[in-house]
Amino acid sequence: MVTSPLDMADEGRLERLSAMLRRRGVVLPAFDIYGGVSGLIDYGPVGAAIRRRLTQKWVNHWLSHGDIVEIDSPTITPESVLVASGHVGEFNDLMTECKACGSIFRADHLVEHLHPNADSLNSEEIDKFLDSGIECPSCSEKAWTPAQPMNLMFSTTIGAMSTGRTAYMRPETAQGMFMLYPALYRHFRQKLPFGAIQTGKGYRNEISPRQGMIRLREFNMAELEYFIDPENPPVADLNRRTEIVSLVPDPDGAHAGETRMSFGAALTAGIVRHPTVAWFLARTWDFLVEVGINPEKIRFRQHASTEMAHYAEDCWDCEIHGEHGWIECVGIANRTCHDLESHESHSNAKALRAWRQFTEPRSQTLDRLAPNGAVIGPTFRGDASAVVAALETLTDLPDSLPFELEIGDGKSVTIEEGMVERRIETVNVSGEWYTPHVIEPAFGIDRIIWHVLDHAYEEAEKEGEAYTFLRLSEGISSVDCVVLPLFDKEGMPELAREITAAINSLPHARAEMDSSKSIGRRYARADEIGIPWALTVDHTSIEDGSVTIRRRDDQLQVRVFTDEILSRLSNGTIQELF
RNA sequence: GCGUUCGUGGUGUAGGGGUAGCACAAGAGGUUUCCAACCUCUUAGCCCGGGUUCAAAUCCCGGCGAGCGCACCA
Repeated sequence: MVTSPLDMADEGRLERLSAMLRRRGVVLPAFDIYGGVSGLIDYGPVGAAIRRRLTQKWVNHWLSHGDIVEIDSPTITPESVLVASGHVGEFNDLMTECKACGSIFRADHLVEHLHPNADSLNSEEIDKFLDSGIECPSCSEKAWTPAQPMNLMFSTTIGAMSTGRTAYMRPETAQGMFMLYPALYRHFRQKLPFGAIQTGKGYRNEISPRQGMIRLREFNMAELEYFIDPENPPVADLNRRTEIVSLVPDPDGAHAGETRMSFGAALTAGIVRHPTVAWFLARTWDFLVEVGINPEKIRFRQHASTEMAHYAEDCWDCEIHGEHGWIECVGIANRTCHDLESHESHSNAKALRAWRQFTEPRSQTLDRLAPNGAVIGPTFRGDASAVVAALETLTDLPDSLPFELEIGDGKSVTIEEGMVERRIETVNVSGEWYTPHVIEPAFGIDRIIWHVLDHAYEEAEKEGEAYTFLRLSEGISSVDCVVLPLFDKEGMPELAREITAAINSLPHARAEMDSSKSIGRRYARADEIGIPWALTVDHTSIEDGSVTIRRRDDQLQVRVFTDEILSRLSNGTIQELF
């Protein structure tokens, strides 16, 4: 196995980065004074600002498409929703423990060679297979505890104890968009494609959270559900996209093996199977690069059919490389019509569809047996409505009467002369109802923030001393500039306070002031948490109102009047000063 | 969940049955005309709960947390 440069870990860098994140209030263990809880983290004053700004960029990124809107739905979700979505079944894997060595396994995996569809077995059936002499993969003993469901969702109860409804903390935000599909369809005047985004918390009761902020029990998600007509999927022009990206296609498919090519080429070659999925891969790339992910450390990996989620037909992970190796940070799935169809059948909703207008109205000839209610009703009484329904769906019309008609539940009735009338009708059909397909890019915000921090963190040396930079992209840092009075006297702190207030009164700029200790130390503090601009107030500032502005990334300084800094902060042209 | 290593100020560490040190960081003051300078002072710590002991940060047990390996990860 060849070790790529990406795999060569810098000894201790992860520890130093984590220590800095704790010390500077970026990311810290949650509930620390009570011993902490595994899988839960706090964003401190610096981290929370970074998270909010990155999330806002994500929202703006998708809203700028014009056919995507933002929604917000509850985190507490009734059980029935998650039964329909498949999460209650899928998250209730039966687990069993080896009595000898204590190892835990998914029971269905242990017996899958004995049953074609082990996943569907109930706990008693699984126990029978387990008792038939299954060896423990780790210690080869054959003694198993009874299989028990282990749900990865946090459960709760809505309402008073005895009458409460079972509910779960949502494991994904996506269901909120599906619940609102009818409202979205109205909002967009019944025209597809359209999409809805939501950001917020998701919850998964992980068995073993690991790797800092990579596997959390409560995490920040950002998901887009993009509803399309499967027969007329939107096709974006990828020809202008020239960037070359790493792709790892399905290992069982025709294109197995890592390759590098443009998004357009990947679609043309059939590696990416769906044009809309290809477009979202490209837009995901755009977002990640915008917030400061190193493009060299991004790759797209196609799921093998064996690891596909229960709802997905084609699925790509966007993986980012960092201190923990390649980590899935975005999942882009073609969920097809699975969710909407399932919710339509589990609920009473009949509106989870879209209308597809034919370009030309189609003339359709219907050959049918029209029921005569006046005869069918009195004859079949309670079964009459089932008989009418069965006649409506009859495709192979009998050549003659009477005939036997299946009406469901194993029952059949005899249809005789006079009960029906054979009609050949011609109708104009101008369109049809269909269930939209859904393309879902799902972003793990915490994982992306981790990699933004990882890629931005640079350990340098300054006059023989260790010196660290956080080279965050503009608009991602906790504040945009720090205002530094050169000395904490002679009117400089007062002027610095005025400038700070003026910047903070701008709509999208943030500044803070730092007046303690030497100027070099204050620059270092700002560099360490990634503040891109430092404004220094000195004696000249008192005289003419100009300040020096220092650029974090090369420590260059120029003298500018405060008014110009304010206007350039507003229109994002600070870089042009250098 | 199992195994394993570990848990000392904000961060990093020393000590390992008898007064808990150091460095950096932070706060106050001084000095200083732009990149972690210096001086004085200050704040701040043995993860939690049991046990052994005259005495526990130290030894033992349990819990919680962190890293790693196995398992799990729709």
